[in-house]
Parts: sequence; C-alpha cells; structure tokens
Amino acid sequence: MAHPQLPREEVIDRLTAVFRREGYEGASLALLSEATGLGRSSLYHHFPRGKEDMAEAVMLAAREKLTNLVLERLAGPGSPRERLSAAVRGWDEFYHGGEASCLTELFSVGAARESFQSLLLSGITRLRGAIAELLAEAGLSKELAEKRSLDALVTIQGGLVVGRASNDPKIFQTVLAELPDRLLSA
Amino acid sequence: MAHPQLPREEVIDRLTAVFRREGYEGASLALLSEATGLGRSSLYHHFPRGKEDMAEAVMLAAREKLTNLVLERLAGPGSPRERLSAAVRGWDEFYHGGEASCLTELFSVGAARESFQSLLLSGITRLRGAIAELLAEAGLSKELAEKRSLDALVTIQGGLVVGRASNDPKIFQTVLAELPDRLLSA
DNA sequence: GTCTATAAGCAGATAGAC
DNA sequence: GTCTATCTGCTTATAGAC
Repeated sequence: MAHPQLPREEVIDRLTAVFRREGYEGASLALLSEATGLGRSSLYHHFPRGKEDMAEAVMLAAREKLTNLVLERLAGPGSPRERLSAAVRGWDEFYHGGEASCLTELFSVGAARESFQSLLLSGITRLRGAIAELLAEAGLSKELAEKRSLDALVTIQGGLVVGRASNDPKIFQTVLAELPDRLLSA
Repeated sequence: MAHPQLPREEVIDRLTAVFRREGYEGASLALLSEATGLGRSSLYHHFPRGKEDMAEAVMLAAREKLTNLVLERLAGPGSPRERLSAAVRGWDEFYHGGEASCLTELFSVGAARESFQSLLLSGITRLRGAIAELLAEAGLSKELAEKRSLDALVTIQGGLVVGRASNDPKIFQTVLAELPDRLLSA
C-alpha cells in the first residue's frame, strides 16, 4: 500500500466528519488518523502544519460545497421561490438533515477562533449578499431584503443548534421548510 | 493563604468564562486553575471528578441564572409584553450582550455531548414551556404559541452564533430587540 | 506516499505535607 | 483548603526507512 491513496476530496470529507463530531480541540490526530486510514506521518505529508492545515482544508471544502449547494442555486435559473426552495434543499444536504453540527459554531471558539474568523465572516457575508439579492429581485425593498437575509442565516444556525441540543433533527428540517414563505412574505 | 477563599459562586463564574471562551475540550485544567487562582489540587478538592464536575457545576449555575433572569420574568407580574421585554433584557445580560458564547452549543459537541444532553434538553423544554405559556396568555392559540416559543429559542441561539461568527455583537442585540414584536404579533 | 519509531510536552489525575 | 511533587497516558510533531 505504497502509492495508491484515497482521493484528497474523500480524505477531507472524513476529516470534516471528525471536526463536526468532536469540535476543533476534540479532533485529535489519533481520531483524524483513524477516520482517514492514514498514519500520522501521512497526514503531515498532506497537511504540513498539521491540524491547523487540516482544519483549513475542511473549511475551504465546506465553502465550496456551500457554493455548489446553496449559492449557485440562489443565483440560478427559475423564479425566486423556486431558487430559494432549491437552496433550502442544499442547506438540508449540507447539514445532513440537521445532524451535522455547523463548522461556524465549532470554529468560533477557543484556539480556532482567531485562525478562522476572517474565513467565517467572508462566508457569512457572501451568503447574506446572495440571499438579499434574490429577495430584492422578488420585489422586497433593499432594506427589507438585507434584514431578511440576516434573519435567514440566524434561523438556519439557530435551528441547527436547538435541534442538535434537543437531539431532534426534525426541528432543523421544519425551520428550513418554513423559511421560503417567511422570507418571501410581504 | 491557607483558609480564606473565593466564594464558590465566584469560582464557578470564573470557570464559566473559561468554558465559554475555550469550549469543553479546550478548557484545560491549567486554564481553569489560572482563571480561578486555585491550584489543580484545590480544584479537585472542590470538584472531585475534575473537569466533568466543574462543567456540571457551570451548567447548573447557568440554569439557575437563566431561571432568575428569564424564567421568573416571563412568569412574573405585568402584561405579557412587559414580561417579555424584561426577559429579553435578562437574555442580553446572560449572554453578555452577545459576546458570551452559548453553553448549549459548546456542550453539544464531542465528549461533553453525552454527559450533558439531558440537562440541555430539559433546559430548552423548560424555557419553551414558559414562553408558550406567556404567548397563550397574550391571546395566541395554543398551537401558535408552541410554534413561536420554538422560534424564539431558535432566533436567540442563531443570533448568538451569527453575531459571534461575524464578530459583531450588535447582531445579537438587534435580534433580541425585535423578538417581542415578532412573538406577539397577530 | 506510507510506514515505524520516537521525542518532548501537556493532558487529567492523585498522594501526602502543611 | 491549599500546596508541591509526581504519575500515567495521550498530545502534537519529527526523523528516517521503505
């Protein structure tokens, strides 16, 4: 088993699962190694600065996934409502129906906070912009669109936290399902 | 410096600050010791099972604070709107104006999750009940009151997460300020 | 690109003096 | 009730063989 290897994308997916389950501090090299099937040294080969590099790769991959699953759908073809519904399905997939914790929460605490703050902020800004644009296109005033774009993110993150703390992913799914009507209502 | 000591309440406040800043895994005995001014052994004297006992004490103290700052105000004297406004001020104080992270998030990840899940769930249930009762009293149908009580918690937690990730506590405060109108509207 | 072996330090935890 | 000293195991990280 010298050369062949899991594709990098699959490695990062497995790293992501560990960070989501254990948090940044809790994700030890032992767990990360076990989850990927790579020895510690192999991990350092791919991620020279160790855990910090892995976390960064996880964040960037998450950003890309969110781009594909949500942002592109918000900006895609179709009516605002159709695009919003498609984006909602994307969020549901991204968070595994509410079972996956949000990297936003996990990486805004402790040692990880400083490292990833700017990445978190830019991700939020980008999402807010895309939602606000869609809502403006749907006929809402610019001011209201801005306001509701924040409301959307707050609701999604909150639904995730409350759903996970209650051990009831349905909470997240219900919150998501009601989002389009709420955002688009006059 | 043999006998005299910080009162237990003050010790727990300082432990709380560390857990909130670092998360459960990140809160090392070294940090907890430094924050309280107590040596490791002293911490073990007060909290025999170590970190887990400290975290439990922190959770129970938070529960009590939330009882005083929010629950009692929701059930207190005055009109529903007045009580809701008082509770909102309590939430703001509890979360230090949005700067303090929520223990709910931190303790629903990794090793802490299993230990504290039931405590988290009961806290959420208790709060939801109190909010729903107030809203029913204000004239909302039982069904709508239930629904909005969940919406309240989702919004508060979400505002906290998004505000912290954006490094902008005003987000949390704005979300809080708009809560009474939103919950009480017909 | 992966492995084994190992280093150096910090984690949580305990014993026993004062 | 606090302290110093210590222990074991796990942490991140590196060196070097294959």
